[in-house]
Amino acid sequence: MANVLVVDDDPKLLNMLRRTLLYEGFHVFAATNGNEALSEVQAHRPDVIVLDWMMPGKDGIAVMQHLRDANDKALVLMLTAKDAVENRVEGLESGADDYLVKPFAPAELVARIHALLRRPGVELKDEPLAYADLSLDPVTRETRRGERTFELTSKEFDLLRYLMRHPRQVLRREQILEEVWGYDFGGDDNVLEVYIGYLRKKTEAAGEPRMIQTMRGVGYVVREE
Amino acid sequence: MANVLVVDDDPKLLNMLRRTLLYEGFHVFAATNGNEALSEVQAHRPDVIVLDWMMPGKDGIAVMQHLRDANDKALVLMLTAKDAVENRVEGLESGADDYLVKPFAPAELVARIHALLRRPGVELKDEPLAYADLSLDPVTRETRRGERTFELTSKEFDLLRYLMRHPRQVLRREQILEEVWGYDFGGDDNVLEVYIGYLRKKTEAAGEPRMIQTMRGVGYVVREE
DNA sequence: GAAATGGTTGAGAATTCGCTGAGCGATTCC
DNA sequence: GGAATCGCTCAGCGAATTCTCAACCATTTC
Repeated sequence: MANVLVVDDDPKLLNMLRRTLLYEGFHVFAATNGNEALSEVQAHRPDVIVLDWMMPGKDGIAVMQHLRDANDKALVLMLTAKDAVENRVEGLESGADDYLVKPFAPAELVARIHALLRRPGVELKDEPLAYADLSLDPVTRETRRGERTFELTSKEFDLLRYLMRHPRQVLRREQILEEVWGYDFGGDDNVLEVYIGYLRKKTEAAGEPRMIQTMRGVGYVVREE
Repeated sequence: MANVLVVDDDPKLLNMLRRTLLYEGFHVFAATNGNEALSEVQAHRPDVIVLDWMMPGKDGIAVMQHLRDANDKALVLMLTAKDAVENRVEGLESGADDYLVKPFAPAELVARIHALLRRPGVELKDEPLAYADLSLDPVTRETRRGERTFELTSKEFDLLRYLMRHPRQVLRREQILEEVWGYDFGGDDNVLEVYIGYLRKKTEAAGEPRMIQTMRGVGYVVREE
């Protein structure tokens, strides 16, 4: 299911939207301001961004322009308090894909998101991933190191896919746990380490150099050394 | 494999596209202008039409409108030289299913075509399906493994047909249930497993190697191992 | 250089997942 | 009407997977 990022400075509304979308089966992330939004985009690569127009600091337009400059393909659904035509025009010109005027019914939002995802050309992100001689195809679930293919279990696959979606980017432990395991509690749990171990064993089975590097005290990265 | 018609007035580009798509295993037809395109459509009933926007005489839009008037269900992928927003909008409104801006990488075109074909509701014409020594003819309902033919019940047939329409592609359990049984609830139901069992029994009755592989925690694939 | 912190590893327990055989009701065929 | 076929449910087994735990390294801090 699609990843959706919701951005609004009103925590109440934000929480309501989050729950609605979660209930609909989306993978939901949230942010309360523009900068937070951009870092969430970095971290989770959402397919759809529900973006409030008016926010203190970096507003919706600014966030969107930033995204378009970075050539991010996420679909943007703008939320605006007033129905002013000039806003609408300005918004669409700056690259929003759809519009919703507050107040709106949650069901309306859900319908609009589904409509966006149904648009031609919209593909949930499952393109083959590759970095150096490591590659992974989400469609066939084939994983290979150079010429050698290897098998992964489902958790291992999810983890490697997440890592490879962000090559050369250091991912924090909590970030990975949140994304792959869906939780985040600070418990003394070492599942992640164990699974990194599994992946290394399989990706280096023929004596290849290490691709999953440890960033002590922080997390892990996929990177050639 | 799908029939693809490529239409472009530049013979060089046309030839390049033809080869790329042939190499990908598509059945390819070509036309250099609008009228030729329409007669190719008549002759070969393509599943996908790659259509240049700008052509002397009958241009892409005209061809497409003609098709839509004739209620042709072919998927149309428009090629356009400029990224102009108004073009994009006009094109989508007149019924194109996807867009590609020139210049593009051949791999991009291939990916887009695959994406179109993967859309829900898109069904290739009833061509015989084959993968390795497994084959299935939707018209005669004949199924065979090498020289040996075998019988399937109607549900079994539907399931195998669906699997074989997406060879090497891992299909998730829910996807299969949705497509073949028409439902999707998360109930603890094991019809699918049972039917996979039936299919395996029949496709491997003479001791042939397994063709329907289990992807634990995900679903199934038709693939040689 | 000892202690503390953080990461790696192996063993195995707990859990989940998929496969199979038995069987039940509905429909079709004889 | 009885037999065969079909689509399906269910329970139990076995195996793959996920996770926990504890011992063991490695690096940093004091």
